[in-house]
Amino acid sequence: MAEPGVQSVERALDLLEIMASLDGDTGLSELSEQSGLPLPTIHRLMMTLVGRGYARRLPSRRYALGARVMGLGEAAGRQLGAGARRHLARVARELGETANLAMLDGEMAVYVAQAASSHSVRMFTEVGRRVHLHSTGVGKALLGELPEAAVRDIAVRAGLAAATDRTITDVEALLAAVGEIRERGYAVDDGEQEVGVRCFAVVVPGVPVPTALSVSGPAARVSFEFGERAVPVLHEVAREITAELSGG
Amino acid sequence: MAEPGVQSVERALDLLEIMASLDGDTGLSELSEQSGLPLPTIHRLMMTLVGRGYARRLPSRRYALGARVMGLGEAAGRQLGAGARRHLARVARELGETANLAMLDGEMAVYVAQAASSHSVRMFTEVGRRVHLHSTGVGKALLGELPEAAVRDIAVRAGLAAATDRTITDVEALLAAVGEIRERGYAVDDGEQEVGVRCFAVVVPGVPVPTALSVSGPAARVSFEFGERAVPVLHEVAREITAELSGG
DNA sequence: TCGCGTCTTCCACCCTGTGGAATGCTGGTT
DNA sequence: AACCAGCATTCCACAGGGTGGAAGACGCGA
Repeated sequence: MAEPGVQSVERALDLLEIMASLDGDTGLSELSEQSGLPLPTIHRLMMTLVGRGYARRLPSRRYALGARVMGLGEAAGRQLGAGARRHLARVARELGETANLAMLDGEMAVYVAQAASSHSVRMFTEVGRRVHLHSTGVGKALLGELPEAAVRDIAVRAGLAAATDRTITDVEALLAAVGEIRERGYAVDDGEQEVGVRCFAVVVPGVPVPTALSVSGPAARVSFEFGERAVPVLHEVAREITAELSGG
Repeated sequence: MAEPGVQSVERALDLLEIMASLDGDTGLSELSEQSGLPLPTIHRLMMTLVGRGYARRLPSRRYALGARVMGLGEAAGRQLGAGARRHLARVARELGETANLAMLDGEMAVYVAQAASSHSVRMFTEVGRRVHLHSTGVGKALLGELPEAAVRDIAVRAGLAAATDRTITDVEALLAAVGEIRERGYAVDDGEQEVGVRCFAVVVPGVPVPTALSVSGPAARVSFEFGERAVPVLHEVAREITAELSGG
């Protein structure tokens, strides 16, 4: 490891992430406790973030993430999605169901692009949304990219909350499932995140940040026979996306 | 003024903003030129950002915003919605109808917060739901914030699907309506998204991401006389929300 | 009014970030 | 293949910027 890393920048990012994870307003001393930094240091860093619009100072003298973070987030989404969009559109067109691209973000997955199916009655996911790794197709595919120890670690840190009654909630079962996914080359989410929604997902190989591609839709249409047709398409498009993200 | 500001943090934020504004991949020396910083310094800062997932390093050795920025952005969106809630509650209380806050998200609008009316028989929208811009009050208000070319572009890309038989489905008609909205300072959705539902919407001024505030309800209660009472309230609360999102 | 917890300011130390110069790449050209 | 730009990366000595303990101000509840 031995990352060099500019100390004060890392600390500022820590603070932003703490604010994001607490997901509400945060007191100065609460930040201190979470980050292990002394109060004056945090105060100074927060002044900087507030001055730039990355944090807001509420009338209660507590802090929350600022509007500018959203602007950045949106720009990031455009950049990540821009190159991938036409590939997703191809998946959606060829298979007739919604295509998603997600990236590993800490211990969750974040959707970076989506192409809606032709008969999209409703959006199942939204770009920018973060979902758990153990209960989604893209999440499980991403876990297949990580060493077993990392999977265990994430399971402990993030927990294995049951989104539906089919969600995997046991660490050993999760590891077994992930092993199978790795061998087989694709992941299935069979109503584990949302009742009645099935999803097939594959990894986008050879990109610096673990990334996964999926198709999902109502189980009635997204059958296992559908999966047999979908998986090769996903693999092919995943390779194309690899080329796209690498080319610039 | 004379903000102190932690130098290296400010510089790192500069780099993120430059990457966002160039909206594509960026070379190291391009960053140098834009920021006025020497190359080694940028290199070090970028290593830190990449290490943390806030920037990606493409194989071409160029840089783009990373996935983690999106995650933060989404958290910020939730928090901003939370801050706005009490203002929405005030609108709902004073006007007795459901209040919504929506933000521009690509070529659609996404609801980030809602306060239900007292006699809410039913939820008309859900937080997180994405709706078309041409057929909703908030959507048309948001379009008023964009240059005409962008409106045209969205109309082409997203299409002008008819949600009801009152929906605007013609580009020129949409542009005319948007122009009127811009002049008048508020938008009306008169059963264009859902039959029997009327909605008045205004823009929340001076926030980084285009944002709109609305009240909506059954046309029987949400009459045009109601609108005359509602619009000033919306404008006032919109200004309060601006303050809330900006500084507190 | 008082007291306590939280936030803010101060300042001297010194660690951390800085950036000029030198070296190592890469991919385009003859 | 060999060469040569034009970038990117590493190095390192200097010192300016960041740090955090301590002290002071503030706000809130009693």
